Amino acid sequence: MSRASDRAYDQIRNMILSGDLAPGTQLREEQLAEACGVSRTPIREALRRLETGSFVNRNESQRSFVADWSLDDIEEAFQLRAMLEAHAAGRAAARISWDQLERLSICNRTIYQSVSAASPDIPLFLEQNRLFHAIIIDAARSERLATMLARVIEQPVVLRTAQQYDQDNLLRSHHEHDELLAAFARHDIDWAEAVMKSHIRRAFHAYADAHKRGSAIGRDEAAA
Amino acid sequence: MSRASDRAYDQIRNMILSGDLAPGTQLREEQLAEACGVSRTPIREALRRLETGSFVNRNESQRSFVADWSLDDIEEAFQLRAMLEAHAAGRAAARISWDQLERLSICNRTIYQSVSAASPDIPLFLEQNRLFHAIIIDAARSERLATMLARVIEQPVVLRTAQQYDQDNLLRSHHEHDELLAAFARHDIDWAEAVMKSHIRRAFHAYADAHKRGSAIGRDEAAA
DNA sequence: CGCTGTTTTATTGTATACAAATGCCAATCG
DNA sequence: CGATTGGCATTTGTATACAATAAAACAGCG
Repeated sequence: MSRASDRAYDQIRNMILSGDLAPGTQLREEQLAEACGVSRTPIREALRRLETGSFVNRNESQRSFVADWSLDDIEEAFQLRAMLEAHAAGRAAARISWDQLERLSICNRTIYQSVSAASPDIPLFLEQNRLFHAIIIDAARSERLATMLARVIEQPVVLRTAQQYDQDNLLRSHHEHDELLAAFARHDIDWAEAVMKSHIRRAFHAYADAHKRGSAIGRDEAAA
Repeated sequence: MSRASDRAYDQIRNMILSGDLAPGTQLREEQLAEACGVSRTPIREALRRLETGSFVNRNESQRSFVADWSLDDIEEAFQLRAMLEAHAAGRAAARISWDQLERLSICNRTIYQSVSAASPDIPLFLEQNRLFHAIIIDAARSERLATMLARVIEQPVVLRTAQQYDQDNLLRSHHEHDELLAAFARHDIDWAEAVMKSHIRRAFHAYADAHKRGSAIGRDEAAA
């Protein structure tokens, strides 16, 4: 994973996520090549990948731009994610192993530790939360579903989401995960699906609320 | 759309669909370049696109192979498609315009003509069926959903599906489309979702049955 | 024999030069 | 004054040479 195109992908993605490249900005291959210290060839590849991940859009004449996300777009993405990830949770409930259950449990205990302190450890929460969902997707045993979900989850807005959570929301996440664990332990497909759907849905509203607060004071959350 | 990489994409895709390139075959860039009469550069781009469309897989060391689809994979793809397309149908039911309804109606009348004759016009059916679903996805007004569905629908197996239908199944398609029209006309979201889900599900079984028949006589459907 | 480390070969990755296309701006005409 | 077109500048697309890496072949050793 030290190929130039991979590094270019990460760099450009980070520039987009950090706001260095604002939504709507045109991305010129040569300019990016210079910025990343590589030739245009790997840049082109990175751009195509960023495109399939919805970080970048291309117009009809092949020019690339940093994707711009309306609140509607964001809700749509969350809706898709809720649907797909609920489906994954259902499959996982039917297939999950004892070992995977154990790992989920440990993971969620760590999550509790990361968010119950006076000053929550957000990076740790993000990492463990990611791991928690990754274990479920793995347990769902569906290659195709996994790649689709990867695309929805990697999307710019979703990535930043947890940054928006207040402590109340972080604790709720922990609790919902616990409920998921219970559903998995009983191999209750419907229950797992329902909990996951509501879990993602709440995450959306947490995001939307924070987004509105951010807009109200006239700055985007990316600037925080 | 006469760029070399687009032509290469189509050519390779056709070779895969026609069976010229059997599942599991390794795809070497240089060899494909020669076959398509272009350089490796556009071939590489075509390969990446084929990869996101699940026509091609890449192993850990970046070698490309024609994707191989087990019956489980196929069911999985249909399941995803059923979920996503039912969602699209629901959105369409809430948003569809009178004009779009009219177009769907005309489209389905053409479908009836194509399949009710003694010898069904399969190419016409395929084209109009595609159009029918495209109008619905358009009416759902969700860019992201559209691109996801495009990937699921374009997949090798799904593409060949209708070839498997016997006349009974083709007529059922027409009838189910009619029911969808009724649901749309009443803007009944749940009804539209349910009909669409069952429509896709039946298509899967039509495919699976034909597949089993095909296997029973020892040849894959691609050879037909 | 089978293993392991090394050399050879095949294949993919990157840089660069050039070709094609697109957009932009200004000059021209109605 | 506005629309249109011609040509220049910018940007993307393709070919090709070379570099890096992974697979395959092989030799030497236990």
